[in-house]
Amino acid sequence: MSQSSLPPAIFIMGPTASGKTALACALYDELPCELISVDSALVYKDMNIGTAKPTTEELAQYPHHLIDIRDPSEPYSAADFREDVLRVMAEVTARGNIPVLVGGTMLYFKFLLEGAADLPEADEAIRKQIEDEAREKGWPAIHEKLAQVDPESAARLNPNDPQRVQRALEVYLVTGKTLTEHWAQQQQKSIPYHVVQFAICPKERKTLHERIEIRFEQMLKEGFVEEVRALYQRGDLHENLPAIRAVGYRQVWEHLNGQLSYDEMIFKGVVATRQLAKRQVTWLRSWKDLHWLESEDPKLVETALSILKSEVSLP
RNA sequence: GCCCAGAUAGCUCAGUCGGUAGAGCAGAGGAUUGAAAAUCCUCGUGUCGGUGGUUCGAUUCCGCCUCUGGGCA
Repeated sequence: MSQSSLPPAIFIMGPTASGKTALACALYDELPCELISVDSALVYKDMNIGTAKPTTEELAQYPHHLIDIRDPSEPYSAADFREDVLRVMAEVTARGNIPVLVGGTMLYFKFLLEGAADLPEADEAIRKQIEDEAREKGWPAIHEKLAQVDPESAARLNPNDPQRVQRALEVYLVTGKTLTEHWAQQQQKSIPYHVVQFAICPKERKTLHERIEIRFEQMLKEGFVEEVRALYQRGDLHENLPAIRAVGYRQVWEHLNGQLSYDEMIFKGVVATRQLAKRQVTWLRSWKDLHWLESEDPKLVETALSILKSEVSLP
């Protein structure tokens, strides 16, 4: 099967506040395409301002798939995303449209491109059991326990990395097989699309930092604190939920429960956003087959379109 | 105007009984397999406010100056 026989798909990746959505919407105006969000925070309903989700009006004009598909109390995972996005991409393609995937959750893009091992989903009971034990004996003790059943994973993981140590042990306890064994059985998958991948970012890091700070202030003016207060007052949400751990939400939450002053909240929120952007750029630096675009490029859309025309046949 | 306390990394500060200094935060780089906007790893030379003095040697002790707090007038 030659690559050119595959239907096209477009990825728009980049750090937060780099202008991904604007570019995606511009492409939507030019091409027979549909937009698909690749974002672990935009999946949540009632989290709009702090996630920089497009507004209701924008979404009416530029509909996005995979936005508002979970309640903040519900978990969503990279594996869930892979399943959802492949289904949606197939539907989009069947309608004769090009899927345009736009977002900053790089692990989701990676799962989509490379597939994932056949691992069990999160097991709340086992996680709680491991956490209780960790609280008592400390994470290094859990790491030692892991070393007895899965020495390879233990060697690879830092004893201070609770999330990964817990996951590795969880996989073993649920399946009786080590992570390493699961990985060995993993088949390299490739997605049935001819993908053109764009990364968009300001030329200077300083510019990105300025945009982040301005945007955070703007979110506060638009009522970000009130948005989080509504979640806080529901009573069924807590700070260990992925939704509440999202950048900005965590800091506002801590302000609402008295841990942070208003000014501390702003500072820490902006810092967390900068750090997120940095991690996103780290993914992109070693990413294969990327077309880099500069956020400031006045001919951004033309540049992207001309690259697209040279890579795939457009209607 | 007087008295007291400060002035050390981008920020907050520790320290040097005299031998040119180190934490936290920020920042930078990296990792990343069902929480990923998560989680973790690595990276610390800076006229030690300025200027004179004492000393083999001063960021450290002493004098003066500047600035910042606080107090007294």
